[in-house]
Amino acid sequence: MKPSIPKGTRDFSPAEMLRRNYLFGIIRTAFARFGYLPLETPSMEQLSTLMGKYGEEGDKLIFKVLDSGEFLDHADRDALAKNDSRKFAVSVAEKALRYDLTVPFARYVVMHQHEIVFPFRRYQIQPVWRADRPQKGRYREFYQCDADVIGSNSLVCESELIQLLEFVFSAIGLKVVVQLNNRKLLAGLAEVMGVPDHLTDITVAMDKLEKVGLDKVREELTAKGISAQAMTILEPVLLFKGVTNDKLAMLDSVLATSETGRKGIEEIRALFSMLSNFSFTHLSCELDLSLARGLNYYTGAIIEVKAADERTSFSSSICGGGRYDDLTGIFGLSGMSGVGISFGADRICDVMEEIGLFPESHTSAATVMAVNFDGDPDGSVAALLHRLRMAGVNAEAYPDPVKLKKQFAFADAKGIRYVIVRGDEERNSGMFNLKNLADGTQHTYTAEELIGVLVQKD
RNA sequence: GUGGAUGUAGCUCAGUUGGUUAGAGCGCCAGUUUGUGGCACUGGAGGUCGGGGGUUCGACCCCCCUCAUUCACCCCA
Repeated sequence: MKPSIPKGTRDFSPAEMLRRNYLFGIIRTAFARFGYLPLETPSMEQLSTLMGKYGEEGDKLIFKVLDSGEFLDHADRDALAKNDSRKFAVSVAEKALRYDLTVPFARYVVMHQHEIVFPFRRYQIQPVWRADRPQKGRYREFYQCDADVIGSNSLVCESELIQLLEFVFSAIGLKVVVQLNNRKLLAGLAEVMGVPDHLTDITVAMDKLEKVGLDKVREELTAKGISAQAMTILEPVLLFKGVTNDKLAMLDSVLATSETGRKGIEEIRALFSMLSNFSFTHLSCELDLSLARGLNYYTGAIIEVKAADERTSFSSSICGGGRYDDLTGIFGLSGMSGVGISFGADRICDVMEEIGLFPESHTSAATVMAVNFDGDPDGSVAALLHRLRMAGVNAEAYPDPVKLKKQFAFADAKGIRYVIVRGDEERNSGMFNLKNLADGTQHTYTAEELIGVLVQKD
């Protein structure tokens, strides 16, 4: 048979893993620097934990795990007969692969509420799975790197998340645009339009404005039952051009009669005011009123990050996040507001790969390789390698006594920087030959000298 | 779920209106060099042309089906 892997999944070669680990290391360091603690949850959750948290589309994209054993015994044959695949699936799958890290985190917080010290900051770096159709920058298995703080309403949390973004993206060397918005603004807008129930319809339509244009958006909203009168309130907001302060001033008057809307304005103003205290080198923050985000648990701040480098062809978001006031409520713990950000590691890797942001030094494994000249009859080469490793130098031995040409080519192909050769000549003089593959120079050293040289270089 | 594109050597791709034995670059193996990689030169291995069916004297090429990959929409990291 021809081997293959499931659509949208990938193998990562050693060269790719070295680069990925470089990125994960930066993100992990950043999380720790801001006081977040590590957490892991199972790959599988109860299907009921996940269903209904991500909107209608989200439910369809959850990978269900078929029950073990005689699942036909409890299968919903009625649903099967009626071609109700959703209902049937639920009857034979009680588990599912996690769709994101935020909902499992909320579940964890509720289950462990009595042992957690609040406000609780946790970070989590694990794969998630979505049954989407793969395309550029979209995979069915991908890593999210989440940092969330739960148990505080303070906008300090939002502010620190933005600082965290600067920490990571300046370390990587990638300039980004941080788009900010607030669900309360959108909710207030729906309120003054007199259609508070159509919040989702409005936000989805707003999100499309750039892509499809005003006419299509108008068409779509009309189809959803939004009156022409309501549209006259929405359109000036949609089409407004100006800097953040101008937008806020405009909203002051539009949302004057909505308490929620005024609260949203206040929060955004406060956040931008806090951010003005920092000088960011790789971030530019802007208020984007069309930013809605599909996940329906967000209630306050909404954050989205896009690469702002002309060399990249990626226009989709590489980070996303926001505040959720009551995600734990459905699991029985209310009044627990949280806010978090998620780094899309795979997309960030794709961008870094595209514009060459991975440093060269992260492309090889061992620093030094010992050539197998004649089987190392006195064991002196093996002994030297052992001492090198104990001294902290990454070292490997070529296992077979094949031609030197082949062994050198091997070391070169692997990106190993130094090669040790010990044949009769060296053994007779009690020395080791060390060759630098980068510049072609070589010297003979005693074991002590050689260890000293490599420890310094490493 | 909807629409488009592409499947030829390990990889990236040529392949004339349908015509003899399907090519190139890179990579791989061997040699030039029996104690030294990169560079150069010489030689070599490697292909059910995604799979199945059809049209034809003859199909990599045309038609149908199928599978796979990929891009866009929807949505999202």
